Amino acid sequence: MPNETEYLKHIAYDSVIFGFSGTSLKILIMEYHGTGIFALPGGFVRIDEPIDAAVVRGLRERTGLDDIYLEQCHTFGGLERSQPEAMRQILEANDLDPQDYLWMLERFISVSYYALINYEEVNPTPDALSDSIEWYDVDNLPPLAFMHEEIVEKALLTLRENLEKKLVSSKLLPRQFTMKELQHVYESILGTEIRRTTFQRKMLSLGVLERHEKRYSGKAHKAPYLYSFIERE
Amino acid sequence: MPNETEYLKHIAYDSVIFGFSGTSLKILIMEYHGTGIFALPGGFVRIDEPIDAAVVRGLRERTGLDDIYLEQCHTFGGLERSQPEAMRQILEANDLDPQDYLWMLERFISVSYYALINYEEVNPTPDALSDSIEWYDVDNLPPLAFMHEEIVEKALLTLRENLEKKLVSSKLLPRQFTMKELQHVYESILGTEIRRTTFQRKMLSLGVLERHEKRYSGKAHKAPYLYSFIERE
DNA sequence: TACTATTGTCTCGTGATGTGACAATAGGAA
DNA sequence: TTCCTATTGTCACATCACGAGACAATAGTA
Repeated sequence: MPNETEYLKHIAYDSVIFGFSGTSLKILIMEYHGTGIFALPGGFVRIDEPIDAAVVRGLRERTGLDDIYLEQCHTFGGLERSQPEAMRQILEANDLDPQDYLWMLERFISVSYYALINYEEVNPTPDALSDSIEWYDVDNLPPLAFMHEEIVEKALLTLRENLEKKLVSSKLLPRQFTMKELQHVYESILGTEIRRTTFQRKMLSLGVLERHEKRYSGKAHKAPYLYSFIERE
Repeated sequence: MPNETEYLKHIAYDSVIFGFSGTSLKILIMEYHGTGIFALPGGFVRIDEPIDAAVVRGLRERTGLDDIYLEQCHTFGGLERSQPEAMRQILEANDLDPQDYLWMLERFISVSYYALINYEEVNPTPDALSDSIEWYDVDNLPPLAFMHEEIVEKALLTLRENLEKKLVSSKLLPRQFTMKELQHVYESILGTEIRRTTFQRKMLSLGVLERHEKRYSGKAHKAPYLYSFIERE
């Protein structure tokens, strides 16, 4: 368990881990042991560790992935987000004496990040304090502690802004995908419907897609081509 | 002087305060008493103070303005930005014993903000530790301590992204202004030249400008109209 | 009264985007 | 086999935003 002398007091990070499956955008939510408390996966920063490195460390522990696409979102520095009761509850449910972890009950500043991962490659693993870590549709989340809804909201906004600018979609899809799958990524992030023909024309004109063989789904209609993003260094 | 028990350890903020005058974008830079060290105005966060409030407090002290347009930029959480020697130098130049302010020599995480103010309304005032606080052209800054160049760079990028989205220009100009002045704001933020006719057409088509009487400059040419942004609540 | 620098506006061409049409398929049904 | 349906790839056309240049109107000067 985190120790007082090992971590920076008053500073935490929270990560909004996005994945995409079917037609919907999902994020990973943890549930703490026997408390019914849901929250974003987060953690503390070691005394001599860059914040970014702390986040990468946390992501590796929870997803098994190295080399995750990560972007900082916002830093929440208000007072209203310290919830000592919830924290106490979590500690007690784990048979830890809150008296030994007083620093965890104090005010925290939260630096939030979002991460983009390929849904298929991940096997979420809970940490010491949590029962489970599971995918939830972004528009069907359980109630979150520590005002984490606000963080999710901000992450979604930032993701939307970066959608075209940073080719976000390439990080959320498997290497090869159909145009329709790509369109679903855009639609689920933007929360709007997109006209098929316009979308296809625009994507192709960007010059970042490579076309491969067709994918036969077994359905009674024309088979779509598979595409991949052109690698460039 | 800041006291150890009063402020959160390891957490600071830095503000990039933008102003616009003539044809160039400027920011406020402080120089510490007799050290030749230049840096962005920044400060610490009180134990029970939201970070945003700490920044507003600092801005009020330095500019005399309440109600400043403020936006968070990025949080710098790396290790490379602690410069205990510079900090020691600043303390000693102020006849303070570094032994009494050891917490100020430790690692800091910096939450950066940018502020937009009307250049004409401000009378910059130095704080306890600084000799001067003065306007510098963004593309002609003195060398800055604490890797503050990086913060300025990031603030400029963010400002550019928000230029059209958040009508940034309205915060940098006096209530009434000419189309050419507005164009200079855009050009100095984007760092590029803009075609006059295209710019004028676009601004007018946005429907956010109100036209007033002409301004006679005394120069031998047609007088431009004055405009203001339409207030809306 | 002529001249100059600047401003407000228009036109034209180009490229991106909205919108609908249409032919080409993959498999199922008759 | 032949027809049928859902989906896909592509095109044509209208519309709109924007780059680029042209031009008349104007404030003060010579």
